Amino acid sequence: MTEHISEAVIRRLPGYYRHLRELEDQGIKQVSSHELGERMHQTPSLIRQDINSFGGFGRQGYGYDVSELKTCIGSILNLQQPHRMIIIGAGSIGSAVAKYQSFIREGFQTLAMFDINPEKTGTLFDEIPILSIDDLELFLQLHPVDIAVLALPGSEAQMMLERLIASGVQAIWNFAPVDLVYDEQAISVVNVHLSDSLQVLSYKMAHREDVIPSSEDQANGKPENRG
Amino acid sequence: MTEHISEAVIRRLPGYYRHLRELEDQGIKQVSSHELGERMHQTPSLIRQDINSFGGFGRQGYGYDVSELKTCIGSILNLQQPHRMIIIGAGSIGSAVAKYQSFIREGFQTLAMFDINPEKTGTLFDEIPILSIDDLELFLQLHPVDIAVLALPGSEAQMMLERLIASGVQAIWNFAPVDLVYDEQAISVVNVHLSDSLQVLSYKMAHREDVIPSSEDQANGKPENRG
DNA sequence: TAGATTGTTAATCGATTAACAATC
DNA sequence: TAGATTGTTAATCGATTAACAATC
Repeated sequence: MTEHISEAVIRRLPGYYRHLRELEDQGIKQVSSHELGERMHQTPSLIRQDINSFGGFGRQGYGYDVSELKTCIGSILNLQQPHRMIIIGAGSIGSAVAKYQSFIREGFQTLAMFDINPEKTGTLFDEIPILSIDDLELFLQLHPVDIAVLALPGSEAQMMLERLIASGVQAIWNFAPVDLVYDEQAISVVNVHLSDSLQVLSYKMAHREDVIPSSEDQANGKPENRG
Repeated sequence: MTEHISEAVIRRLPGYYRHLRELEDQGIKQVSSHELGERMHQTPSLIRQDINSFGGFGRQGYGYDVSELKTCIGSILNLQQPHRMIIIGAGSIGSAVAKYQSFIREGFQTLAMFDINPEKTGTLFDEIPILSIDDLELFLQLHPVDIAVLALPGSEAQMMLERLIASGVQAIWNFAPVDLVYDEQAISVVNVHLSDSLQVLSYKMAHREDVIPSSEDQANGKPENRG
């Protein structure tokens, strides 16, 4: 089952998972590549290619079993086992991540937050202890975690990454607006560059009229978008 | 200057902008595609292709003028003119966006937040008024904005999108975990699907060992990553 | 069976990398 | 001038779409 799944497919996997969960919640047992494609604003062909690339088995003339496919994708994403996280930086971003309930449902649990500000350290935020960043290594020795969330100024992110690798952290969810330098074999990193995302929106807004819809698109009423 | 810039290039534009600003802050006046590629973990060839696709003119034997290139990219991203925003949802994500200072520096200004909770409405958050969602249309009549940030439950996002379009909002920065349905001609949308991003990290972490580095990569010491 | 829909191959499209002449 | 580096064309690579035989 662990074939080589392409980068493009992996980025779509959480979307599939989300839509399959919605279908399951609605009591829908079965779905075709056409229906799923419609929901996700993708071609049925792409859906079938994607699902086949990790061997989820549909049935001809029927489609895919919603629960089976969801479970399969969940297991590829490694969501069946819980993940323990810490958050570095108890500012607004760090706090928002700590409070964001959707993760918890999927088994992501925050053990502690770390900050340099002595007015914050020693207190609780939403039942999560805020500790001094000086205690990071000691804490990780006692409570190993998988994931560290970097929610601190860009100027400190690289240094913190190195401390975290040294303490055996496996994965970094980076909110700092920098491109970290690291060894792919030593750690996994995913960036959430909020400013970058907002700037792309600024571009799109300014250049919306540029995209002249082809007469074909207009003719067959195809204004809907891939979200 | 407004050629057709490909989707892939646009996604990289904010990264270029960020690195060029850093170089400028360091007093560096000039940069080659090789140096910029090194910083951004991209090939020099890609850098040149990208920059050429919008006609930024380098000089042979010299490279690119940092300030000139930064200004050019900033103007493509439409960052020279200020943007007015509102935030729908005064929960943890909405509050984090309101406080995130990096936007403000680039001219993104939050005029108001909206919420349904009567305990929040009528108060100020960090000098930003929190208004009742019932007053949305009236507010937008008096204070037109470009961008609305959707930081509310997924179940309400689609309905809110339609209200916002009706009130003339041009762009949506969507933090709700849903794929919105909309007409590309009517509005621009960029998603920040935090759960999706975290799930991709979960995948990467679980499958890190899968990626066997080719002997070539090991030989020429190429462990660094594209961030 | 007939109709629907998958799995899979082939065709197309787009994005990245390589190469090199032009030129500062 | 000699060396460096761009702009640009061609080659490669990967991702998406189209098509259709297999089969439930």
